[in-house]
Amino acid sequence: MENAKRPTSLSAQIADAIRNAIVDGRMLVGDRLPSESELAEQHGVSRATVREALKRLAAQSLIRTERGAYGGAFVNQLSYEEARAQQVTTSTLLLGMNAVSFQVACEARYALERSCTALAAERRTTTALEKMRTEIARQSNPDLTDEAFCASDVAFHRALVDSAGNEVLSYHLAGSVEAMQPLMNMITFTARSRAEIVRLHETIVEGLERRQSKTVDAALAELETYTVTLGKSVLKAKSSA
Amino acid sequence: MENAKRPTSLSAQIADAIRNAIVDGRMLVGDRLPSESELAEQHGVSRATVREALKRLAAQSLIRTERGAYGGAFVNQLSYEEARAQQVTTSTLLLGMNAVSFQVACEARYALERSCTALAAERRTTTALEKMRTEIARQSNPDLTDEAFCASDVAFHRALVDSAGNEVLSYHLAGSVEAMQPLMNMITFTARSRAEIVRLHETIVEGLERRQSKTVDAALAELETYTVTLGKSVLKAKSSA
DNA sequence: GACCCCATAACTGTCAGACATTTAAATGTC
DNA sequence: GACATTTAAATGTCTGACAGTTATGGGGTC
Repeated sequence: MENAKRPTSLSAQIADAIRNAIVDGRMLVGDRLPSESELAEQHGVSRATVREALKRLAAQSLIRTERGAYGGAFVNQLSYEEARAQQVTTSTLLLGMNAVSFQVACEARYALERSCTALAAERRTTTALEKMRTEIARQSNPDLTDEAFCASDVAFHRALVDSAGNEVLSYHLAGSVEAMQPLMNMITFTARSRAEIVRLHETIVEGLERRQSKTVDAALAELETYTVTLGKSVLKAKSSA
Repeated sequence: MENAKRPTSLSAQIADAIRNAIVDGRMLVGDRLPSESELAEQHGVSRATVREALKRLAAQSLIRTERGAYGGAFVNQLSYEEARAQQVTTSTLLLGMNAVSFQVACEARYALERSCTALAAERRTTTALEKMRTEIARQSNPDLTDEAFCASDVAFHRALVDSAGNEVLSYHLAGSVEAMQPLMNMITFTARSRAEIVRLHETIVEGLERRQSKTVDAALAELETYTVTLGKSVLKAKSSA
């Protein structure tokens, strides 16, 4: 009565049916789905249609398929890595396709990232600090391309959010930070701007080491302001060209 | 040279090829892909294989298909709604499948949500305040089921994050808040606990109205503590039963 | 009895060809 | 010019087939 309005394709309906079975626990991680032929018979459709449905679910990492005897489709254990990768894809597309202003995207990204400062200052490990210092060293190399600089920047911030010691938080934050990378890649980093960014990164690491969350928070705020300024100047240079 | 290790299925390869074309801008929003027959010929595979590839992309909302003459597959404009729905699905599964402790999930959720307090206090509209007060009124109805109470709770928090006036931030936060709903649904809300939650919601609205971000932030922190306590007691009751 | 080899069965992955259905545009009719 | 009809290009679905993969079990050998 509620979804009879427009007839979605059979493969979509079957995909939904299986998805629901997984989401509300009627099928558990590792469970094997019936074979394609059996599913076809159960739903009264051809094997080709069932396969299209299964491919939809595989695209969302809900199932994984194995070949051979006793193979088939299994409910997949969604790992943090897979989940993050998917979130990054979605968020990146969203930012790329919706004419989101650089400033709005930056505002969101840093507002989110600052949510980890208190926990990070409390729980940071020396390993995490080491990782961040390694990235800072890399960023100080003047031979680095802009892309490589951005990649190292992402790695630095990922280490920062990871140091909050909460996997779920890491998953969300890493996703939102990484999704910004294509936008950041559009910026040309001069020697001067790189130095400024490195300086703020150093402030962040020192703040963490001394467990001063306010220092870290302020540095991130400054980084936001600076990044937005950089973005604006790049935009201006582009429009004049 | 890097991905030739294990031969993924043809349909997955074709899906990747098309995905790449979309992601790095060789195809723009609204562009029409070649017909299934043409794609089959171009890639030297059967139409069935192409269709499986297209279903994978459709499952990620990257393309949309239209039937009839001049129909076909089109690069889809990913809307905030679609993106959020996908993020919720992914996050929900992640939380459901990985034995994440309620406490860790809560910590992440509230840490993230608190990132909107400063902006929300600054930009909140009277419309948003109205919306929140409507939900509070609903939550005060003792006849509400636990599920309905949770749903209203989500609506309240969504209005809160929306009041920050940043679409990208709303997308990320609404996603992380909504993904918690299945976990929250497991809690039985007594009349006493509902009253406490409503009280904190009222504090939040008042804080926003007076543009006191610290009040809002403190209320959210208190809400986190209280929710974790509730969750623990439910868990204890379950294990003793 | 222990060990290796191979056939078998049960799957998924792919293909080819067919038909049904949908839909916009071209065509015909008044 | 407005309306009805045809047509063509798509997607959606079905059927039947074959190839590739792999755990299992049976048969032969020592």
